[in-house]
Amino acid sequence: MNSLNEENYLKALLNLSLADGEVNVKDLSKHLNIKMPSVTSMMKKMAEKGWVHYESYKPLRLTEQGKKEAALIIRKHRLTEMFLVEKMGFRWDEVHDIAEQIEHVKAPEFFAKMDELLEFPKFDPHGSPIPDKNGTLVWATWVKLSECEPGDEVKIVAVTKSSEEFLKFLNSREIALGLEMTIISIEPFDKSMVVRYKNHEAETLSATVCERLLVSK
Amino acid sequence: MNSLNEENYLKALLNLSLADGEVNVKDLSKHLNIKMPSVTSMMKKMAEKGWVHYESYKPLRLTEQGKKEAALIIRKHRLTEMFLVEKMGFRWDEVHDIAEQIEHVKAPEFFAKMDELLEFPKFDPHGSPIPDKNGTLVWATWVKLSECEPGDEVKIVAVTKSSEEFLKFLNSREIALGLEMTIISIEPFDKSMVVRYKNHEAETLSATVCERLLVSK
DNA sequence: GTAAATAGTTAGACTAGACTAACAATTATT
DNA sequence: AATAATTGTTAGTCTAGTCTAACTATTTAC
Repeated sequence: MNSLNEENYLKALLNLSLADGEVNVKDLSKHLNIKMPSVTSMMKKMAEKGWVHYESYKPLRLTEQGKKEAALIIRKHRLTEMFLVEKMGFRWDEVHDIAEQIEHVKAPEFFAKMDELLEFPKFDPHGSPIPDKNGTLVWATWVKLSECEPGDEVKIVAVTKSSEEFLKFLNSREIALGLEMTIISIEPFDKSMVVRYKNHEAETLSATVCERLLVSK
Repeated sequence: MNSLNEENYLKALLNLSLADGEVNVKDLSKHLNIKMPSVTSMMKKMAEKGWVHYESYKPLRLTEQGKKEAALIIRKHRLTEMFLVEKMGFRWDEVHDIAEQIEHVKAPEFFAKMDELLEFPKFDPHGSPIPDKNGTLVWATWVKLSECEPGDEVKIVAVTKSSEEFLKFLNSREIALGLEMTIISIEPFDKSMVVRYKNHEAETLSATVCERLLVSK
């Protein structure tokens, strides 16, 4: 049985390794808001348990087992987010913190029921894929908005690193999943984009924003 | 902020004090499956925090503050049980353990939403009252089935000390909340009751069972 | 009203998981 | 290549909460 604590480490490890490839102690420490020595000692413990490969001074890597465990927690998190939005009427920017807590609930039948009531969703409210029951997680081959060209017509399919503030920003610009937009121009100086969609004739999106929006063409 | 641990102690204290009047260390120890010395030391800690009145060798009593805190946790538990049954399709005998975990979730908006979706229920699926937002808990003036007389026509309104096994037993006898039954006789020897309801012409209920069923006449 | 049984407490050890301070390895900079 | 900056580790401390063993108070039984 893994403790709440270990679960948080696992999840952070998977999230960070998805985003940046490898994970180092510093990042994990920052992400979890736990000092580095504590992280090191937890990594040793988790290495014993077979969740991570740990070697002094080397980057951290999850084992296959660890990846699976982590994905199953992320599955619970994302199913919960979807349930909160679809069945309870929360907005997409409200659900993260609640799901953060519910994801640690141990009752499999609870999540199975959510899954069923939601008719086995493949994505959460932010467009992130929900790992399957075996802990398999596949990202669709979407591209970042920042990688697109002027003239491209794209559809928003997912949001990465979705903090509450970021989602509220998107709300304020009426940007949501499924929205189609046309790229008008890219400012070479700061890589910000001017885009057109719905009744927004020329909205400017910073590079930071464009980095975090995934689209399909 | 109270820890998960403290929350469990609080809840146990309230539950035991409702059932038996006063709470002693032994009972609490048994109920929580924690050895007596650990309970003693936790009681001292909780006394410092102002949740319990603690004096060596005296029975334990919750303070008003403690009662309120405990009732608010029980509120979360019972709202959750109701939600699981009414909105997610679980049976009344399946929900206790799940609710036991969800009750520790910190997000007030989550429980507020449940409350709203359930249209502000007053009772949980076992007929126990749901404390209000201020932590006020009132038991209706129902009587135990065991206190009724032959000839009485009663309606089951609540189940106390509802373990999963007990609820499954009730299911197997088709006994549910709202059921009306007539008391045919009481066996003086073991206080078991013979009752009639629906298509059950003469069902025998042990004293243990009758103790745990609350009815209105 | 004394002895036995039960309930409660104290003392001290243990674990998980955090922290700080000090040191060591690695990487970056000139 | 030498030094500085960054990253990671070790050692040791702390807190919450558990436990066992030994002792004490209270209650029950004769």
